[in-house]
Amino acid sequence: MDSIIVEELTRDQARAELARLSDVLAQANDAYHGADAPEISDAEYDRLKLRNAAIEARFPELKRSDSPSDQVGAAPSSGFGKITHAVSMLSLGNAFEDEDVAEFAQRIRKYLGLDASENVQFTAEPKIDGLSLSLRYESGKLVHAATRGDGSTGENVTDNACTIDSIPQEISDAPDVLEVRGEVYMSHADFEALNVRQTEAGEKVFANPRNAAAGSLRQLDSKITKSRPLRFFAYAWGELSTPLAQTQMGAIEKLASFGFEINPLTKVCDGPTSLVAHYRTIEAQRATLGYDIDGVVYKVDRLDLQARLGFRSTTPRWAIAHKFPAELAWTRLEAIDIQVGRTGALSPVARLAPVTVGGVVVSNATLHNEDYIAGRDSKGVEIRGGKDIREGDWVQVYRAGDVIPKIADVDVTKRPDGAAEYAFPATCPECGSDAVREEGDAVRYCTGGIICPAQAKEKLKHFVARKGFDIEGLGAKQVEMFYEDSELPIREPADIFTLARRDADNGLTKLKNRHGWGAQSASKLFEAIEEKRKIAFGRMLFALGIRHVGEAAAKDLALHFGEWHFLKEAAEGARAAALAWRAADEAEEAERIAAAREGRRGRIKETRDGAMARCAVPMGSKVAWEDLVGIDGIGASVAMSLTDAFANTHERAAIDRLVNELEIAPPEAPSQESPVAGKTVVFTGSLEKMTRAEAKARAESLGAKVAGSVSRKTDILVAGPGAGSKAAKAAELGIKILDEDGWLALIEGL
DNA sequence: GTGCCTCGAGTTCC
DNA sequence: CTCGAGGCAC
Repeated sequence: MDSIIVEELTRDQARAELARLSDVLAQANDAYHGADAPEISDAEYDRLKLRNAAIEARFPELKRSDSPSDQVGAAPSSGFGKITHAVSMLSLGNAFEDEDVAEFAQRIRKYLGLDASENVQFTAEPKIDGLSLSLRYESGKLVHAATRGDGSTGENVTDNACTIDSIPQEISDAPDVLEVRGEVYMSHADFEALNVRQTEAGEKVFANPRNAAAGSLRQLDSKITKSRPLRFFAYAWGELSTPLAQTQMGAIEKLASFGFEINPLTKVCDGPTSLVAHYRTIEAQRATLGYDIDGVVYKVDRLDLQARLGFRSTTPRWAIAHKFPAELAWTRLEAIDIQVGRTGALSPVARLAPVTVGGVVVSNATLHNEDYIAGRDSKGVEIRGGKDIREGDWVQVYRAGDVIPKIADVDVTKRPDGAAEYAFPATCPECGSDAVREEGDAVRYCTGGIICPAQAKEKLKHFVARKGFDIEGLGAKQVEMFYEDSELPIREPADIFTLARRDADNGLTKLKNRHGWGAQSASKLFEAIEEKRKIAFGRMLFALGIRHVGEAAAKDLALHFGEWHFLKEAAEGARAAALAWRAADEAEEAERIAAAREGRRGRIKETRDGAMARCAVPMGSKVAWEDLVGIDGIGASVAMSLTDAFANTHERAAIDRLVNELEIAPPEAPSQESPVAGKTVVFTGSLEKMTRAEAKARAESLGAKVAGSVSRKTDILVAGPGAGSKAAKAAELGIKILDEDGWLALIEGL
């Protein structure tokens, strides 16, 4: 019966299948916990569990009281395996106006150092509104297909991709390694027909072709995917053993010769004017194309120029997406709610009468902050013509970047009588503490700290999130539940690691007797927690959720200090210097304001030095502060935040309690073999063969220290084109200077 | 001081 | 995904 797809099960079959799955899964659970029943693989377990959930979704009335879906802590991770892309799948920068296109072309000319007489050609093609897919062929055979995922790792959907007609499973005369990238989509006609079939079968209908395509490609049962009419346009590539061509257009034509469908509206243009002209042509045909597009993509045609232009952190410099104007819809704003984030930031959210915009029903929209509601942007410039937003207003909604709902306009003529200007709360709606907004800040923050339940809960959610401790079975929902719990509460991170101990005081009975929990789910959670008791330094620091200490800063700090107690000592030691710095900063700010008021030029430098001096900072503290802000990527505000965290009695105590429970693993010791191990390296100018982030990560993995500025301690300066004062200073100090190729040759041992 | 570029934080919907 | 702001180069 396992072979019958869920959509084809009869009622009786479904009932029997649910009984069988409940049995098999219960046995699997026992096996997992050491009983002597036969074991099944994790993947199989997840598959069965998903099948169970799918049947329950189709026949809710047949759901069993002992349903495996209700077992907490044993949730399936995902039915698909992960695939790491050999070459990451990046997103594109956006252009909205014609002048953005001209700027894009101009930027490229400038970067390449071209003069007016030299021409750059581009390709222009419709941007298909579907999902991107990467197909890997080895010796002409399709070996796997992966979704974009987060850009570096996607899901393995090979079986499903094989069901798509326009994806060849074998290619003759292909390079040994060929990764083809393109868009999976569904045509309007196929989408309509599918929804008719869905309605007839009593299944849910899809909101738009994109969702239908996404839902179909991510079916665990490829038989379902096969029944869905998906199509594929090829437009790019990843890893290649031999180049496809010398131009973008040539490469696309080559893909067509391999048997892929390419978009017929792809065209070579010789500059921004003809790009925009082709954009208008495509826009005019939009309604009759038969599939959804959301803009036009422009790429530099010559591949050697693409290589020279390279990448910024997340986007290529040589391509841009020219988006069509966003769809707009009018609806009524029912209320303005305030949410409190983990940093205490108060964010207003608009509750809307549900409205369809861009094929999706929207009922919330972000309102950013106080000024945005009042009709001003961050620089105090009027937006929406200076119209403020009030509860009860008719508002025009759009989805920024086709995702985030925002408010474009307000119809003041329809404003209800007596609607008052929105009064942003001056106290936290969750805990009642004062909510303050610092001069120059856009955001108002709750001052309750960990006293505020909203902040505490959000901090805990951040702590257990995927990039933090990532404890299986302890997600946002469970955190909410445990926070409110009176018997076994989790109110701070350390509580997670004392949970089993606290339950043990009662013979491990508290958790397993709770509704929705059993002996198995309880012990599974305890095991998952134990697994994370040993944790990487950087991950742990990030999980703490200290303001301004994100993933990158946490990693930098962990690498610099290596051990927790060194970081702790620096953060504590730097306190006096940090306070002096803050005092100086405030004095400077006050002086600037006073100077502006009196219409004179402030003697800022002097005020600042005076304030620093008055604080009489001990030498040791100055050294600790310099140690912190001397780290590449760590500035005064991150350092300030760190010393704040360690100086706050409550926070400090909570951190200590947590550290006592953990085994913090130092960052991986960088290899000592490499020619740059232990050397301090500085990158300057623009890098052409790698992004700064890549260069830095690579150097660090080889044991080098990457600094931001040249000093006597610098060993090597890597200078790209456009290097300025740093190169001069390095030369002056007699420091070894390499160009990018020289550096690569050094680290690759050539 | 100005102008990139990245990172951090917050957000929605499936 | 977008915005704001931190960090850094010029």
